[in-house]
Amino acid sequence: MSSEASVSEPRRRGRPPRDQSHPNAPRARLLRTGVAILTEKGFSAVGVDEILASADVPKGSFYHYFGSKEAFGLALIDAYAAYFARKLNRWFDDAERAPLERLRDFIADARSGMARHGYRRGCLVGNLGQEMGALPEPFRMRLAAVFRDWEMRTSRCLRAAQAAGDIPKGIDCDSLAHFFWIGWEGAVLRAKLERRPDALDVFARGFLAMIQANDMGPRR
Amino acid sequence: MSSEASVSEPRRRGRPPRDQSHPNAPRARLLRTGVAILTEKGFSAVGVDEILASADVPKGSFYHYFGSKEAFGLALIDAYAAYFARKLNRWFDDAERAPLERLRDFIADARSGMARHGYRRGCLVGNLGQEMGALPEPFRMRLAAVFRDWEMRTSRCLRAAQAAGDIPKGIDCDSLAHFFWIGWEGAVLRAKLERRPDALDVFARGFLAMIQANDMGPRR
DNA sequence: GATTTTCCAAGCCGATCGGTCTAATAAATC
DNA sequence: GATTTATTAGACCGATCGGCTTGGAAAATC
Repeated sequence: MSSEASVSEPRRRGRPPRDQSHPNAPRARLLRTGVAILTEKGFSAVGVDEILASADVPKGSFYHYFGSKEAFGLALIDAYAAYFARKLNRWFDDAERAPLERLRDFIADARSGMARHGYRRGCLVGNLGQEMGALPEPFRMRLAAVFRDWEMRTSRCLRAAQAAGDIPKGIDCDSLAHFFWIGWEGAVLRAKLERRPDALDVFARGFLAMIQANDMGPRR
Repeated sequence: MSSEASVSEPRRRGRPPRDQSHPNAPRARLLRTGVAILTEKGFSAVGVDEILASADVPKGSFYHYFGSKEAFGLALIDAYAAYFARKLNRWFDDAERAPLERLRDFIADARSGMARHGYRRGCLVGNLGQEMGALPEPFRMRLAAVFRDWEMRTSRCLRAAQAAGDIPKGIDCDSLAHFFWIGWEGAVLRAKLERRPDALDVFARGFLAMIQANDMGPRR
């Protein structure tokens, strides 16, 4: 019925939309500084004005690009999920490394990322998840979906390790990936609280020892 | 120099302080409802007025008992830590049960506690820890100290299990208790996000399998 | 140059924030 | 009853909250 948006419109009339992929465009800048601030302080504790001041963007622009603070938060989740998916791909798809080494590489990268910010920034998804009781309901499904996505990618990596013989056959890699992300988020939370990497190291070491336990037990 | 407070003052002049141990006293009621609300929504997202309305206490009383919202938050942490320490004692000191069973009992109790509130309430300490970036600095040390206390109590229980032969000798129970609380808080966070107990179950099962792995591995 | 649309800029709104203040009331001693 | 202290009660304050509004500048088409 209504005129469908064709793949390539013949032309638009007025001023064309700014290329928002440019990293210095206001929208992209808002998302970047938004992630930086919210990974540190969460959603409820941060006012729109603080983000505006930090990104040096006037209020009019904010409500031009995002309909509300809630809409902005949802866009932040998407941006963070996309950023993190690229990061996971980079490590988990590195054919040069043994599968289990890829997991170690990711862990080391995440650890140094937290160190770089003085252990003040955590994980956006974990942060917002903890705040869920005070957040608009649409956040819940998106956050849960992001975790599922990360676990899927991790499970693939673990299955590759299993195929390589680095993880005992009987283990269910989906459950193991689930276990990893449950605990890893706890470790990130704790590292942020203590401003120290200890929790990351303790969990990572325990997890890796766990999946190789059968190799470390008494040999037959 | 100054008149020291003797063990038993001869008498006070005016109206004596109300017995605040009475569970219906305003101060106790504020702490109770404060824990209930903050375990669900956190600190920053909750206004003093909301707590006042829910506890049915006027603002004057609040600022009579607590100097500020921050002071109230610190008192909440102490109250919650005391409540939780009693809970841990109840389970971990139950001489009727095998040490490892005591840990299982605690886990089951915590799980049913979350279920009772529809998985809407998490752990106050974990919640505030995640918010730390937006919280007054004094919160940090208290929260970290609470975790250390819980881990100490847990480690004692694990050592008892080790003495009973239910955990392999070589394992360091302090590290293991640390690992447990890092991951358990992650599981609580996740269960709250998903409003399901799955994360609690996955982590608990994984953890328990982990400490008994050597018994499950190939026998010599 | 007129028109159309995008984007920038900021003043302003009502609501809510944490916190203060004053007055009244209650419960004890003197 | 006078005094002293504890507690209740809520109006009120300036600041900040998320969000709306209006106006104009910029960039394209016609």
